[in-house]
Amino acid sequence: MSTSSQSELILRLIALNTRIQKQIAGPLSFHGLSATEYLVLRQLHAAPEKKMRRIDLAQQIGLSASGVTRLLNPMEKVGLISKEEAARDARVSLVTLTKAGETIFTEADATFAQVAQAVMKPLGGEDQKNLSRLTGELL
Amino acid sequence: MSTSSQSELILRLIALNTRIQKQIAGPLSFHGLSATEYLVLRQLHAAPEKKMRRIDLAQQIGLSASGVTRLLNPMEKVGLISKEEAARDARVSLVTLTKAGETIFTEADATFAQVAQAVMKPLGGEDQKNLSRLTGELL
DNA sequence: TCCATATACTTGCGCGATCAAACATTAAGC
DNA sequence: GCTTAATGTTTGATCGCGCAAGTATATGGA
Repeated sequence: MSTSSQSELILRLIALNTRIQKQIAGPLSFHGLSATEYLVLRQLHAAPEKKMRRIDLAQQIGLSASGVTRLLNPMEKVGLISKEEAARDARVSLVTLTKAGETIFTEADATFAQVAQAVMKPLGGEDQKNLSRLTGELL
Repeated sequence: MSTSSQSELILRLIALNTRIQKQIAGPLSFHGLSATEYLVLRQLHAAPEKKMRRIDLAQQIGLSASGVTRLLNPMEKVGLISKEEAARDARVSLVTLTKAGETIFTEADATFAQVAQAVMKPLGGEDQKNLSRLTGELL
């Protein structure tokens, strides 16, 4: 495959991402969430004890440490998450999903799934599986 | 295919994009360009007469009109592009690729192609073609 | 034990992008 | 030919995020 096609492929992925972000932002905002905030809730929801170190959170959602600090501050104020100290290491401050956060996440996740379905609608089941495999290999 | 898999697929595309952006930013910065600026040069290069209206540029690269204004200002100062009036409509200001911009683009494009190749390396030729088709259908 | 280095997090500053509003010009309906 | 609406662009305020530097704690040798 020619290298120019590889460039075009990357450009398509970028374009696709822009489109996805725009499709998702609106619906999520009905729950008072940005896309990034949704990602935080999702990670916490999936974490053992719904508890994570900020730095791991940052790594998982592709944000810098300071980005996480600033993102979480308002979320804590609103009560979606709460801070907690780590017994074993006083440097780390754990983030936990509150009951309220859990509720909001469940609602937002349904919305997210709807949008995901709409976006993927042009592809049949087999194609979706393939896309899943291909993107998986690139990560 | 279950709706949760569709959500995960979207999440993968987002993650993939994040990774791509990070891979690309460094190399492009050697040419003094951000990823978005590269996209501008690319669009102009591909345009008939290397000339575009700002609003079309915005649409093509997924930016707001004001985003384009602020992005282009420094690029014009540096001489990559230049402003031009439209004869037919005094509202529009056309953007054209300068000779210098053309040169920088050519260099940056080679860099971009290298990165694209590196990113796509995990996939064989056939898989790249498939990915190209699938993303195409989603746009 | 103490010091050097590494790790987790926060803060100041700056950049890139958005939205809403302002402004200029063009187009359409009557 | 006016008036009203639509279009293209710029500007002000603001937000999200990164980087570099600062603080606090932990760890691994000499």
